[in-house]
Amino acid sequence: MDTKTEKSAATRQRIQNAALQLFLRDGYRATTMRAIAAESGLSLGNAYYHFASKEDLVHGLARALVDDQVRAARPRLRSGNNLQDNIQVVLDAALDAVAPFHGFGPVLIRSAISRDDEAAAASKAREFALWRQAVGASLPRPPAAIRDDLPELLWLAQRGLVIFWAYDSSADGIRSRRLAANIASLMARLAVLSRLPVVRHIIDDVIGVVRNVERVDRA
Amino acid sequence: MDTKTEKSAATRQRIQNAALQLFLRDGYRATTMRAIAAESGLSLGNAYYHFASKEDLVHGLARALVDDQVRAARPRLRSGNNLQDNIQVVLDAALDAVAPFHGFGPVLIRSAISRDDEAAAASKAREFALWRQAVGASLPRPPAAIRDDLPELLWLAQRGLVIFWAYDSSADGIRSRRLAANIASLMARLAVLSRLPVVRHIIDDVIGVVRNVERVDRA
DNA sequence: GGACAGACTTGAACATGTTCAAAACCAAGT
DNA sequence: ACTTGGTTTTGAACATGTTCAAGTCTGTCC
Repeated sequence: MDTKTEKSAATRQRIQNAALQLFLRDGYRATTMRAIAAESGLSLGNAYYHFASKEDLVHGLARALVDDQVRAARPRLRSGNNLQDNIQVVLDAALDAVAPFHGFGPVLIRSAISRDDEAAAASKAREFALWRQAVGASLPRPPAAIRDDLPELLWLAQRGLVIFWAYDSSADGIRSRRLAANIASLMARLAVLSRLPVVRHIIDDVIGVVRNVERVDRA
Repeated sequence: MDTKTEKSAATRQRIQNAALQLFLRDGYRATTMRAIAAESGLSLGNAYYHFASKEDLVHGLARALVDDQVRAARPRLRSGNNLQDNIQVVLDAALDAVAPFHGFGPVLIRSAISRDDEAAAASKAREFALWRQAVGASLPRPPAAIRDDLPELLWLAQRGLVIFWAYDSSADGIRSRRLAANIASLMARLAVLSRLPVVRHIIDDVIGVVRNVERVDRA
């Protein structure tokens, strides 16, 4: 069922391409496995030989989206932006990657959230690395005290943003864009102010929350 | 399909009871509509006469949960607690209400989030009222500047908590309890510190985010 | 070349959510 | 009692996700 073997993994691609095309045109629910099989010119059972389920097809897409995001965001992080700009870059890349799939947003979300296999862990690791780079490339550098926690925090914020996007029915997801800008501004301000004890305490609370949330994936 | 008619709405109850029992015993997916029909001693088609779909059965349960939460929390808000305690009371009531349903948490969540009919709006209104009362009954009173926004903020935090709970696999949801305590502490501290301009700016950002999120339900 | 083992593919069967036309039921009016 | 109009109930049919036993293809070993 995996790509461990030879070029019959081209079949996987054919199926996935057909699925993508139909998902985009008709949405997730309206697309039947039989339609996918027909579109790709293969048999129904064959699709199930290569993909465990209809949802599994979506997982594949979701994984590709993370790659898109990383590919789009990374080159724009080099120039020594400030933190807010860098956050904006990464969040925008996430929304760009996900934009064509608004038709079946909720399904995509469920796929991203509720999965706990190795593939999902790998995707998450790549996203974490991206956030670490975004923080590390920022000038002026965020305060040391918060620098290590920031990627975690931002990753969580991104997840919240994508959930929001999935249920955002505004034209072109304009509200999600605005939310992304808000988040970037908020996070940058929080980072700067984390030197103040009062703010620091709040941040500690938030970090505590984040660590709690993080632990979900391990349990 | 609604309760607008006479006692044949007892049938609705029979179906819903059977569904609840089976959902609790076997989980959402493993419970088939035929099993529900059999358990309630009625026919399959009858279930579909009273409920539009299998998910619709869950919506009914979700609505009842909100009632449970309100019923449990309200009496404990009278005594002039401080804000943190009141927040904790409401969040704990939410977790208590939802606790027996951990088996099909994600389904419950999807039901709560992605619905946009009148019934869902009514449930949300009742939750809002509860949060308004929690804020209003707190001594010392939260700063006026934030008092109006706090219920909105807390409602959002609760939604986040419940999402977390749905995917929290720790024993007895102990992590969700801890998260609730963290949230209560965080929110109370935020309220107190909202007088400081620096904190106030951060809060404004967050409120902006919340208003954005809110607008989902209207669009 | 032929037999073998394994991956790949297929079509039919199965399970379950959903729909529908018809039957049963029920209250009201005559 | 009979008709009538509406609601409720039923069982069969349908659509679609999923599984399976059996074919087919492909490369390897003798």
